[in-house]
Amino acid sequence: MRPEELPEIRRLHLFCDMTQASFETLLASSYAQNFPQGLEMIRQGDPADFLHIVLEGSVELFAQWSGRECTMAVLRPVSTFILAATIRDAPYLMSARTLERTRIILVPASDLRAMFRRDTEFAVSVINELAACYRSVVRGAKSLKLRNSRERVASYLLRQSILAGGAASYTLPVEKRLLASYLGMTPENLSRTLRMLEDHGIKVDGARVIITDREKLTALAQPDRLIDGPD
Amino acid sequence: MRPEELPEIRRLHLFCDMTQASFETLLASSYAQNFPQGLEMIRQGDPADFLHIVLEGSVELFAQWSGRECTMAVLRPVSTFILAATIRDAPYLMSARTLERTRIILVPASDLRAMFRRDTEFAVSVINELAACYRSVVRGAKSLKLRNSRERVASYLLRQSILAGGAASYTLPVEKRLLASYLGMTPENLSRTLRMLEDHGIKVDGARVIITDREKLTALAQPDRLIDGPD
DNA sequence: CGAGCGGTTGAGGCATGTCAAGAGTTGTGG
DNA sequence: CCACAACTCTTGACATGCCTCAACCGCTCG
Repeated sequence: MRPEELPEIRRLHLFCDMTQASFETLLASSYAQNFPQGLEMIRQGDPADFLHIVLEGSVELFAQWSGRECTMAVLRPVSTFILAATIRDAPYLMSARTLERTRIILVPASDLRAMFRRDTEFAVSVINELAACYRSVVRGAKSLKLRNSRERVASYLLRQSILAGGAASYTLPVEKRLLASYLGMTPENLSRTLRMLEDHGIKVDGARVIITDREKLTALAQPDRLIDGPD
Repeated sequence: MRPEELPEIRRLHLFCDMTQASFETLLASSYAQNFPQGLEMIRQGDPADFLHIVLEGSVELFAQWSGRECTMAVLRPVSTFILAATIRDAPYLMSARTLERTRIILVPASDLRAMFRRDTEFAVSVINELAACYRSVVRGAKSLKLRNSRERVASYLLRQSILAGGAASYTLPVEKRLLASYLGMTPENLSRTLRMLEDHGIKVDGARVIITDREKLTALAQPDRLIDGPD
C-alpha cells in the first residue's frame, strides 16, 4: 500500500473517528490490489473474508439469479463496500466487478470484527455507516415499488444534475446499458424513455444530458427527500 | 410497562448481550403504549425519536409517494423496527400502522445513541442487527429486480411453508391485498397468479395454502439462499 | 478493415395494471 | 338478531407498460 493513500482512507466516515493506533493496526493487516477492467473480484455466495475499499477506478455491484443479472450499485473512490457481509461473517449477497482499472484495499473481516470491539469510536462509525447503507437500500426499494420506469429515469437525471452542483448539463457517469439495469429496465426501454423525456425538459446527446426545462422535469420526477436523498 | 415483559425484550438479539445495568437503564427511560387496529403510529418524514419494539399484535411498514402506497414489511412480536432512522437521527423513510390491536415499547432515540457509546456489547449487537436488516432489504431488492411476479409469489409460498416447519398446509399470515403490495403487484394480479399456480403444485382455499407438489413448486420458485434466506 | 459492442429504432407479444361488477365476509347499529 | 354498510377477494374485459427479437448505425480496437 502506498503511504500517500492512508490519509485518504482515514478521511472516510468509517475510519475518521477511530484512534490513530486502531487505524494503523487495522490497515497494517490490510493490503492493496490492482484489478484490470471487467474482472469479477467477488462472486455472490462466497464467504465474505474482506472489507473492500475502492481507491481508484470504479466497481459495479450486481446480483444474479436463474441466469438473469442486474446492477445494484456503482461505487467510486473513496468508498467501502460489502461491510454488512463481513460483519455477519456471511456469504456475499452480491457480486462485484471492476468497470475499469481499479485499485482496492482489502481489510480482513476478522480484524475488522475484532477492532470494533476494542475501539468504541470505530464501533459507532460502523453503526452509522451501516445505518446509512440500510437507508440507501430502502430508498432504492421504494423507488422500484412506487415509481414507474419513466419516473425513475426522470428522478435519476434530476438527481445527477444536483450532484453535479445543479448544473444544467452533465455527462452520465455510467454506460446506458448499466444505467438501465440499475434502474430496473432494459437498455431498449431506457433508450425509448430518454427519447420520450425530451418532451419533459431534457435533451440527451450520447452520454451528455442537458436539462432544458428544470421545472417540467421536476414536475414529472417529483423528487422526494425520502427517496432521492440527500441524507 | 409490565414486569413480565422485560425478559421477552431482553431475549432479543439487540438486547441480550448488553449488561444488565445498561438494559435496565435503557428500559427505564422507555414506556409502553397500546394502539388500536389501523392506527398510523409513524408517518414517513417525521423525525425518528423512538426505537419501537412490537410486543403484541402486528405492524405494517409501508411507504408512500405521489399518492401511491406500498407495503415494505410486516413485523410481529417480538421485534424492533426503524433502528436505522433513530441512529441517524434522521426522518423515517417509512410509515407504520397497526394491523390489529398492538402493544409497543418506545425507547427514546437519544438514550439509545448514548447507550451504545457506553456499552460495547450493545454496540456490537446494534452492528449485527443493522447488518442483518441491511441484508434483508438487499434480498428484497434482488427479488424485485430479478424475479417476475409469478416467481415472487411461488418463492413466498414456499418460504412460508418452510417457516411453518416444512408443513404442506398453512394459512397465510397476512391479508392477500397486503401480500400483493408486499410482493409488488396488485391484488387482482395476485389472485390470478395464485390461480395459475394451481398447475404448479399448490392449492389455495381462502387463506389456506396447500402444497400439493413441492417439487413442482420448487422448480418454479428456484429458491436461493442469497434471496430467500435463511441467514 | 472487420469484429465486437453499445446504442437506437421498430414490430410484435406478453405481463401487469386498470376498471368494473359481483360474491362472500365482517363489523356495526338499530 | 337482523339489516346494512364496508371491505376483501375474485373474475372478466380491456388498456398499456415493458420486454423480446431483430435490424441497423456508429464507434472502438485489435
